[in-house]
Amino acid sequence: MPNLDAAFSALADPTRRAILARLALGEATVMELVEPFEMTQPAISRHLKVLEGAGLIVRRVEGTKRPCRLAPTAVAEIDQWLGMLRRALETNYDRLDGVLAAMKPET
Amino acid sequence: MPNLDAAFSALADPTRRAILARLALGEATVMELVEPFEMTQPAISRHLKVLEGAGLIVRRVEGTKRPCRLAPTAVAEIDQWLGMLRRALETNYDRLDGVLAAMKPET
DNA sequence: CTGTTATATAACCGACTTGCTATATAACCG
DNA sequence: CGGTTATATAGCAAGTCGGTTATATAACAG
Repeated sequence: MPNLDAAFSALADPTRRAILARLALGEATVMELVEPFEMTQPAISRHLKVLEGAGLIVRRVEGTKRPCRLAPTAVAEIDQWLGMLRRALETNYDRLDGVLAAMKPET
Repeated sequence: MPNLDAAFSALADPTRRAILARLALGEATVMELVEPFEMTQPAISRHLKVLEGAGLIVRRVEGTKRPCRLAPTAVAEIDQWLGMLRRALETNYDRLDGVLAAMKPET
């Protein structure tokens, strides 16, 4: 049971999604991530902490810098959970006609 | 540009994910959804409002009842966005050896 | 019409979020 | 050593969230 709360709630913020989109292009340091956003460095640092806590990014130490890159674990967890919804939607769609037909006469 | 904020933040709550999991088994009324959770009916009603606003469920009117079922739209939007991360993770994984090799000699 | 059932809404409260500024830490440059 | 650069942390204010209780609405049962 992984931390879906943390993962989904990390993704709920547009700034954090933008950071991830930026990291999808490749590793970046904190200051590189601060630059494109109109936001202070502490704010970005905290967003990164949230993303790291959710398992969406990892950081290494490189002198003074802390380059970040995407981590695969959280995305896999989310995919797995969403799979449940996807399957349900597919089968419900298949059954939809039958379900509706069975319902109307009963009301 | 759909409402990814609403969708992800709706999924960030464990009660709401549990509701969706229940709806994956099939349509349910509000009271049917209240029952398994140790929570008052107004609380569930608000969760449903959030899920509906995020496009994760739809409701019909059936007399006094408002049966809910899963909606496909938000899941599709999320999938699409996550696809970007998935692709990035795949390609980054492919490049990982090269990236690391190129990095070490430079530090 | 009356009472009950299903659901929604309002008002409130404590906890958390997200931005800010100011400051700490720690590595690097000369 | 001292100054600059990269990042983290602390403390604060405004806003949001997620629960509660109390109440409204609206259909249904008799």
